[in-house]
Amino acid sequence: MNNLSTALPPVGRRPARPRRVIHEQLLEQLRDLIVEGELAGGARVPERLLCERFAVSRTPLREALKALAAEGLIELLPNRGARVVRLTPEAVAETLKVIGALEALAGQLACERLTADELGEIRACHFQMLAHHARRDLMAYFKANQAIHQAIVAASGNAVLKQTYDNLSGRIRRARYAANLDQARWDEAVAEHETMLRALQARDGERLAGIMRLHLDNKSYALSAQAAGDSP
Amino acid sequence: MNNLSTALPPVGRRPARPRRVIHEQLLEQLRDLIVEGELAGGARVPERLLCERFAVSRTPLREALKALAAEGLIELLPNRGARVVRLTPEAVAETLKVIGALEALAGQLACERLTADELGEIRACHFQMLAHHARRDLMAYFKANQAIHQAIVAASGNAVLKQTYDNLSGRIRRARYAANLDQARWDEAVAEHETMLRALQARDGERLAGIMRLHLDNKSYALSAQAAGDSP
DNA sequence: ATATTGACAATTGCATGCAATTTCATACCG
DNA sequence: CGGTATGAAATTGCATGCAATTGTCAATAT
Repeated sequence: MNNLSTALPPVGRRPARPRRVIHEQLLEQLRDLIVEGELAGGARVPERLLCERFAVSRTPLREALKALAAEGLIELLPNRGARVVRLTPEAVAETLKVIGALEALAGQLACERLTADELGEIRACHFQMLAHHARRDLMAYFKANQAIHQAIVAASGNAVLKQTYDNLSGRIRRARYAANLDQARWDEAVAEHETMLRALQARDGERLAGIMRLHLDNKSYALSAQAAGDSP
Repeated sequence: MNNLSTALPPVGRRPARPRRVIHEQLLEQLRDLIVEGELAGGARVPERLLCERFAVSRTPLREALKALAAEGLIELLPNRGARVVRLTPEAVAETLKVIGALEALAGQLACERLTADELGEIRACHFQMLAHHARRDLMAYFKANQAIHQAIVAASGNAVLKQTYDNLSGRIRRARYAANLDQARWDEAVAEHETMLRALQARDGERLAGIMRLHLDNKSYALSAQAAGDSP
């Protein structure tokens, strides 16, 4: 049907990431579809339709689906297709608990290994986040916020920790995507970030770990309170 | 070539888990191959060979491979096949750090939610483990030990935690598989388990969390010390 | 009117075939 | 003799086709 994929590369050679492997591209695109909510929780994942949409055959699509299932984003029902895992408030709370433990560990490790450059980058993100908070730019705030947490995890120097964190973080990102913060909680979160940065600068791992756990617990509480008001 | 798969089911109906989906069976079998060391770390994963061995075509095998890659057991090199992820001492140490944090959280949660039945089961496993330790039956000890840790994680009541724990645990199981404990470390580990059980019975979550972190840190240290003597 | 059965349509699971890339060996050149 | 080009064989990636299962709906029976 289509072998025009070979029509793309001859333009310019990119030795770094050719990314010509279709099932990997599909993996990312499908992830986006789920995170952005186009494939909502509980929705079926129709192979045929997605094949037509992305103009690929079922083989690479099915391979991407298996990977998504292993990541926990979808579930495979034998002979009955795939469904996007429904993000219940309980599942989100459970995930945030685990993420809290991971971030606590990350904070502790980061305090031991943090370089000046890494700290500087985190400080930069922090103040950028403060700016977005001052302007009430929620989306930009989210991005800066996420960047800080990811930077701390990365600064832990533990690749397994980072991978696990990214996976769990990705699972609930779609919930956070649609989450509108309460103004009071927003201010509180920013205050918590202030104490986080202080603990990090003081290299106080124990304290930072405690703060991050608390920070995540509070986020979980705020989310569940919001969920209670959503669809009763 | 082969459509004898349809010759198996008509005997008896098992409504629970027919498990007739080949790519899932393959997933388990390939996991076993890796854990048991037949596919050692760094080894290539030849599609054709495995297809012949399991008498299936490449399609379901490749699907299983994608899932294994998402689980972190193998890595996919575009156009160059798959390799079993090499378990360096550093990677094991990193994984144990994360597992330690997860078990600490599990212990804390378990202390809050533990039922009498669950505690009883853990106690039973504990004493069984003591028996195996007394008889110096390393393999049986490992199994009882693993059962205790899994039971504590399960008692946390956090499905995400359990899934994450199982994944990471599975990645390094093959390392533990070949690990021969030092006698002194073995005795020490058993002593740590005594304190774990006491903390669990006292519902002292903070204390249990600390013990489990320490327990894993010690295991990590023992493993790295052994690895240093392995292949210089 | 509801429940059961039957057939048909749609979807899933797997095997196979072909194009493209990599790999290995051999020959060639410096 | 070391390094590089060149070809074929092997391997990977993807598309397609077919068997099998599931879902749907209408006809019949209760």
